[in-house]
Amino acid sequence: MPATVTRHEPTDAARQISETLELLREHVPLKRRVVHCGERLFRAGDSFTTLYVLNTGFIKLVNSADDGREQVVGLYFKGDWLGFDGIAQGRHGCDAVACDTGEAWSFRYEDLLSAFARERRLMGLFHAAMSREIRRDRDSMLAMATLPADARVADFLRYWADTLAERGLRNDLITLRLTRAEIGNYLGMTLESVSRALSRLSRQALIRFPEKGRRDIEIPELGALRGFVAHCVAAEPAMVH
Amino acid sequence: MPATVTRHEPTDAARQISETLELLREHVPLKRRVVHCGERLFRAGDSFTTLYVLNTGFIKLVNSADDGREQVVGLYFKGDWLGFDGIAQGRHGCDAVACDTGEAWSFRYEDLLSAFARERRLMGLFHAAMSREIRRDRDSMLAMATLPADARVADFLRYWADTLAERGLRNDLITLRLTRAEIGNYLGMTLESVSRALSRLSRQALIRFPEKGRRDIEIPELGALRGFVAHCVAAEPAMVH
DNA sequence: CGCCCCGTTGATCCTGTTCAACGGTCGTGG
DNA sequence: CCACGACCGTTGAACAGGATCAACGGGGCG
Repeated sequence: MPATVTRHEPTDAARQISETLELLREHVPLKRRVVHCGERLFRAGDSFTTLYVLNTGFIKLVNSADDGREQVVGLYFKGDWLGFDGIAQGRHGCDAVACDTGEAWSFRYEDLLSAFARERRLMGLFHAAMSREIRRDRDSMLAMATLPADARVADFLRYWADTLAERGLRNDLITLRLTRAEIGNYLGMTLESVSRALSRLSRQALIRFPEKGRRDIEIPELGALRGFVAHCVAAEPAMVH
Repeated sequence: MPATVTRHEPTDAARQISETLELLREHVPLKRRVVHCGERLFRAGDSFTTLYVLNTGFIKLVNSADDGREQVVGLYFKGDWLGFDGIAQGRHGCDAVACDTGEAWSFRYEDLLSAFARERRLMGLFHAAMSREIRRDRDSMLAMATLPADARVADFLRYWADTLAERGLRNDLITLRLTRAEIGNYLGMTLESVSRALSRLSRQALIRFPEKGRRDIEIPELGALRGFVAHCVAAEPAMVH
């Protein structure tokens, strides 16, 4: 039995995604928009009229408080919806910043609602997507609240690999499109801690850096990463040379 | 002019809630269920068929990982929906534990979908509720990632007070139905830290303990709490060269 | 080249954890 | 009735994990 397989049947989410894209193309007027690295698809405060589905590229969601604190609260890949958090208040709650050139499809919320009346299956998929988002956020919280720094980084890589696998992509080589600072911000720690954690993980051969730039990360054995997280929880010590 | 008014027009969410309850009663078959303190409305892993709206009482949502870590990821009051995170996978993702005797209304998800077809307004409100949930989770993440312990506790009280205000209840006296351990778990810190933080806040007269048990918390001036959080944040930047 | 940004690593410091002790309240049973 | 134990909350002292401060190397680009 291969060990690098996700425990949440990976085909499931993938099928939901492709079915969603298909139904959307068929039933809802669509606009395409190309975003380049650093550009934002929408910003916090923008009035909410449309939702987006990412077709290609990679986007981070940044939440910010009135007092200037800000945090990366989500990372989005092909097939992910963006903009859910604007529905309630009629304006977007976060900035959606492209980390890469990519293409997003936009759908007017009104059009979506009309489509749901005609195509109930699409409505179900829409709800499922929001539901998955909620689930993910809660797993993030759990990680932030309960894992020590190293395990948090390991779990982050595990999550990223699982996400790739869900989409049928190779998940043994991750190309981070985030700086250490961004990762740290996402995980609730400093960039130095991220750097040290990655160094320690690589020292333990749980990951490898094929490139000098250390932006790409190889995961020889995903199960080992998972094990590391569990191990950190079970008993603190060990670890270290 | 009362000064303890929330900055997010409190009437808005309140109106959404009462309108939702009304439409639900009219259009969707409902079952009532009474839960007592400590009982759970549903548990992680239960197959998902129904969603709940809390009519009275107070419920905490507990997320747990395979390895035993668990965290309170949400707190729910009258009018709040419960169970969204089960839609995607067909099973609930968290335990919903009553902290108090209360009554929840349950609606079969299938029935809701049918009602949406007839009553689009209800569908919109449903989406808004999910959207608000996402928003909430993100604000929690932001707080956990960016605030020091004392500010986190202060912000937690601020949030609770705002929630009460949104529902038209008095918000200058909070009756916590959670132990220090539960609060700490929710905020990602230990019970001792929570206790110390509360003691310090009371020493600064930002809160008061009217009762010996220290379970009730009086907030003389909500704005001051908000200010404290902002102040904790502002304490560091500036610094240039 | 000079500058900026990115990543790493070391040294030091501090916040929050851990460990421990103590008081109060409640419910149960001798 | 009171003794007992199970919780809950508070506080102190010691400790440690991660933050902060600082220095350095490398790459891309005006």
